[in-house]
Amino acid sequence: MGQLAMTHSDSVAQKALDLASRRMPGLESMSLNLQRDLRALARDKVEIPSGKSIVIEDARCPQLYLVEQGWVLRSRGLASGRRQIVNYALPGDLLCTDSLLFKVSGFDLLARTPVALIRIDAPSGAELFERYPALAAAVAWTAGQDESILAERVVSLGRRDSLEKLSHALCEMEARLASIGMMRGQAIELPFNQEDFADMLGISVIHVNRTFRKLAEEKIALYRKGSIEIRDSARLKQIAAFDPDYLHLS
Amino acid sequence: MGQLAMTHSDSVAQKALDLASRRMPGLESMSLNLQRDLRALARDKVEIPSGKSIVIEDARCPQLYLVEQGWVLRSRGLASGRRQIVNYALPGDLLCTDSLLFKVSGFDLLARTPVALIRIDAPSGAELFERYPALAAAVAWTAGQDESILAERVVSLGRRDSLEKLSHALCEMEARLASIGMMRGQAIELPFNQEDFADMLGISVIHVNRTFRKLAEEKIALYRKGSIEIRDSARLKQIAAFDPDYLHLS
DNA sequence: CGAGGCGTTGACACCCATCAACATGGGTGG
DNA sequence: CCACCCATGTTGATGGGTGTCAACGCCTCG
Repeated sequence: MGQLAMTHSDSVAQKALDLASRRMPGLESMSLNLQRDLRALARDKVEIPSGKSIVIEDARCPQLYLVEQGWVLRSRGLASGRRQIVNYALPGDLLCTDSLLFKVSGFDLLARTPVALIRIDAPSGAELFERYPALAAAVAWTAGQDESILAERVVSLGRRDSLEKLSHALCEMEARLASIGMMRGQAIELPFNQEDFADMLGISVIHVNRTFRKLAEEKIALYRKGSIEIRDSARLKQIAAFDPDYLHLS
Repeated sequence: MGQLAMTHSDSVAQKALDLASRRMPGLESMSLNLQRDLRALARDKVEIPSGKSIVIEDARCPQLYLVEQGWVLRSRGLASGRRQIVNYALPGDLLCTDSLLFKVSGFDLLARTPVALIRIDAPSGAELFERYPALAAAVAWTAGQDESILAERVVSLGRRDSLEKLSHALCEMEARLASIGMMRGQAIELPFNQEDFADMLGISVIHVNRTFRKLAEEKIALYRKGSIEIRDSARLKQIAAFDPDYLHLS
């Protein structure tokens, strides 16, 4: 793949490529072209230790990454010290698609676990759309999927109470993880602590704790460090009024 | 323009085309191609009276619209009767870009004023990206801009109090309207009532009223039916910590 | 063994929702 | 032209959901 030497880890990289190219409904015919484009343009692999923020060194030149492993948080820190997590990226997700369309965005990227990224030497501007239609389609599709996820988050933040917010977030995580084969039984394994949930749901840490307790008392879901056990998926979905269509998964 | 006869209103349509094709930084070189594509694919004009919702008749075939006149609200109604406005579209904006990438979305479109739309017979799937790169770029760019706006809204809803939320929304409206030449002096002319603000900001109508009163007492902004007078733009931006970069306007 | 991250719990305060009542103004029909 | 109505805006009283503060427990790691 490009200048990237074939190594023992290529099966993992291949898996990320498969994930990225497989889940665009209506664009199946471009799957092979996309894989070819990604391989041709892949420059190298970047490994980021857990907890480190992903800095975009050169804001002038386009940056595109394919997540191979780990969880990446996209968030905004406010002057008052508050923080809002906007979204998270998982293996198979394209990162920084906005840098191909605009200058770089005003959000922070944080590796919440050890993260492996495949760096893509993507052209920006007209060249992207004229010479790499499959890659352009993937970028557009990713932007559309992200927009859809954010629209749903706007609804959650605006018009759902804390129990509904948390339930909805858990349903979404379960669906996204399941779609990439990262669910083991009924347990969501995730690197979020309760403060992360607070900053994603727009409520306080203490209230996240109270809300998890409510879910535990009702035997719906059980929070533990590093994992959440879903014990009554049906009720969880009912509380959240969860409809997975907006994720546009296969 | 396609099967659309040249009429006296074509100067208006031309203006919408200009707006749509002009504001993609980095993609200026595709502007002319985009105008050509839009003209070639334009099918007809749809006029929707104020207050009517825009129904997508055939969810299976792709729908793409260019807003020529009026305000379109994108919202979600919840079972409990609550409503959340996710975004709004103005003249020059592309609507329903998601229908080219996925099946149709779960949100409602409402004409908040009399609305004129130019319907585009856009191809979906691989054909869009392989045969119409300029249109594909516009769709991708719109999806990216919408995502960026929604990300900012997530921050507002999650981590700003009501005064900051309202101030930020007003700053955004001023910037978006100014960019398409719809600001007259310091007055924002808009079809939002206080309930619309409530459903956009995720707070109650009554609290919207109290927050406007606070802005009026401080001589920062003055709400009237149908318009808002900005009297101290600097303080408004300061309260909102407003940075217009995320709108990606010229 | 100490320190620090994280989770848990309770007391209290406040922002904002809810409810209710009234004001205003534009539109409609008699 | 007036009476009425309905949408919208305004204001106050009250309550609940959630934030803030404080303290403590547990576990991990150095």
